[in-house]
This record gives sequence, structure tokens and C-alpha cells, in this order.
Amino acid sequence: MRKAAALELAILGLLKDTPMHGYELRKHLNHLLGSLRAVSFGALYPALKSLTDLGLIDQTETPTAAGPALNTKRARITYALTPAGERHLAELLLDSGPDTWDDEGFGVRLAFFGTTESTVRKRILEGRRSRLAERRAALRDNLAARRERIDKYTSELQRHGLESLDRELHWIDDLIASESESAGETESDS
Amino acid sequence: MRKAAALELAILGLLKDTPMHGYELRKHLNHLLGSLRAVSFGALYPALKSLTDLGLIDQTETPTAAGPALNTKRARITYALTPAGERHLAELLLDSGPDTWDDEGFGVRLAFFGTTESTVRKRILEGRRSRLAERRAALRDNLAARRERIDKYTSELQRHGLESLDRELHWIDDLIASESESAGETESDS
DNA sequence: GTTAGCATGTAAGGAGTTACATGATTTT
DNA sequence: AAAATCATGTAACTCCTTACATGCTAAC
Repeated sequence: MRKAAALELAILGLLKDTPMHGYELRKHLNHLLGSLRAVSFGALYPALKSLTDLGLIDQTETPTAAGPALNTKRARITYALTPAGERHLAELLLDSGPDTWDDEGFGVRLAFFGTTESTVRKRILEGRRSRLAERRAALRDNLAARRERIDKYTSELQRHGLESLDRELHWIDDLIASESESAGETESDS
Repeated sequence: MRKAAALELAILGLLKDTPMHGYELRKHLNHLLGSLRAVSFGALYPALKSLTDLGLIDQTETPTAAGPALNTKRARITYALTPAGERHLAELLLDSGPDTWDDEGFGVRLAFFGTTESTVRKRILEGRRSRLAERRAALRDNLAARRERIDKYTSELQRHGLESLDRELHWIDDLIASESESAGETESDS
């Protein structure tokens, strides 16, 4: 299976719901990615090109000179998923491997949890949990190992970092708990 | 002035306190950078090389065959700041521009706040604050703009993101406040 | 005497950024 | 008619990752 950078997944996921052109897509991407990062055109268009080359999306030229009054928006190239693209997206949404535990991967996957199988959701949440727990352990060790030698700014930074991790762990635990609860209701798997 | 990636600053800052060889330096870097990222050898050694080429650090070969029993550790190349390197570091620590507000830049700068002028500290903290405030505003707008159309996972993510931002803003405010307090007390440091 | 960890690097390549280049459409 | 914004791309460059290549030293 291909490497599937987070950006690719986000593009495919957004285009599945709504075919769009690049400029519009970028705005949705920046909302979706939130504080993670901003997508530039220099990143977006090459990505769209490579997805097109792979046959996962196709481009429909919407003429400007001929008839721009289809709706209020003037568009030039509208991107949409091909059948192969839909299949590929469905495959990507079954992944629950290490890539889906890290900050960016997890952020993007969460945005598509609505169309993710509940067993996959659970594995992702648990993977993410253990990732955060590892980080927390490393930070604590670090903090304990060199008590005296750190100035107040560094210790403040680490204290705040630890607190943030604790809150995020708690948050994930809540998500996992609500996942287990609704497991009996909606889907038939347990 | 040169661009000064966060990694360079971290290296210079660490080497000023303690000359070390690469392998050891990497461990300190990974502690310093914490959850931000891990530095690989493929990133570290080229960086050390370029700093050497710039004359900011120098390399001292510590022979292994001849006499390894200097202390318990066998080292091969020890890196240390040159006078030019110290000057350059001092210059970098005066910077309080946009690079010092972003996640990575701020994280690294905070680690060296102990040797940063209090006026510079304050500017950095305030820049960071406004960065976070911008993010918060964007998130809120995003949240308000499309109330109904988001599933529970996305809204949970955004709610948690907003809460984290609020806590971080509060944390920064505390740092700024304690900065102002100690400003009157001592010119040098506390 | 072999495994594990210490120690230093290089080569190829991925994923992105900034700056540039171009032109259409809408608003003022 | 000028300015802002919409819209699509390319080229050069930066920074980092992965995988490789090499050898020393400590411990079992």
C-alpha cells in the first residue's frame, strides 16, 4: 500500500463529500487541519497533480469564457474522486497503524471518524493513547532525572507540557469510553 | 542576519554550556526539544558540519587509540563554540521576531530564557501570546460558522483544541505577569 | 566471541516553503 | 480604471528522514 501522507487523505476525504476546485479545497483543508499547519499552493497543486496521475481523482474543466453563470462561483478546474479514488480512500480509512497515532495523522483521521469503522476507530484511539502515554513517561523521567539543574523557565515549560499531556490523555479516555458505550447500540460488534 | 533555524540555535546554546560530541549532543537536543520532534543523525551531523564551516564551532579530536581513559567516556570529536560562535549566539538571543512566536521557535527560545534579556523575553512572550490569540479567534470563527454541519468527533476535536488554547493563553499570561513583577525588582536577574 | 550500544558520517529522496509568473472576475 | 481577490500553476530551495556504511568499546 502507498504511503498516504496526511495531506492526500485529507484531499480525498474532502473531495468525496464535495467536488471542488483547488482554491476552494485549500480553504477547507486549512479549516480541517486547524492549527496543525497551513497548506500552500505550492504543496496543494503538485499533490492534486500526483493524485490525478494515479487515477484517484479527475479534473473537469469548467469553462470561463463560455458560460460562467452555472452558479455564483466561477471555477476553472473541478476535482472529483474517481471510482478508484473512492476505493483507495475506503482502504486508507481502514488503516489504524502507527501513522494514525501521531499528531498530524491523528488529527486528520479524527476528522473522518464519521466514516470510519468502529473497530478501526477504537484501534486508532488506543494507539494514540499509548503514544501520548509514552511521551508523558519520557517527560516525567526527564523531569525527575535533573531536578536541580533546570531554570524556572524550563521547568515551567515542562510542567505545562505535562499538564497538557494529562488533559489530552483524559480527553482520549473519554472518547474511548464513549466508543465502548455506543458499541452495543449502533453496530453489531463486540 | 542568517536565517538561524531552531536546530542551530539549540546546538549553539547547548554547546555554550558544555562542549560535547555529537552522540551526546543529540540526547540533550532530544530532551530540550521534548515532544516537538526528534533529531536524527542525518540532520545533526550536516548541521554540525555547516556550523563548523561557518566558523561558529570547532572540532577537537579526542584520540581513542592513544589514551581513552581521560574520563569514563570515550569520545572522538568534541564540539565547542568559537568566539565567533559565542557572538553569533548572543545575537540570536536578541531576536524577538516572528520566528520566535511559532511552536518550535518559541519552545527552543524558552529553553534559553535564562540567558535572554528581560526586554527580549517580554517581546517574545507577547508575540507568542498574540499568535495564540489569532489561532483561537480563527478556531472560534470556524466553530461558529458551521454549527450544524459537523459530526460529533470534529466538534469534540475543536472543543478540546479551543480549551487547550485557552489554557496555553492563560499560562503565557502568567509568565508575562511574573515577568512584569520581577522587572522592577532587579535589573540583572533574580 | 558475539551482541548491544557508542560514535561518526554519507547518499538519495520526500514533503514542503517561498517567490515567481500569469490571468480572470468582482468590488470600489 | 484600479485594487482586491479568485484561480492555477512552476522553479528553486530548505530541511529533514531513511537507509546505508563503517568501526570502536563494553558487557554477557
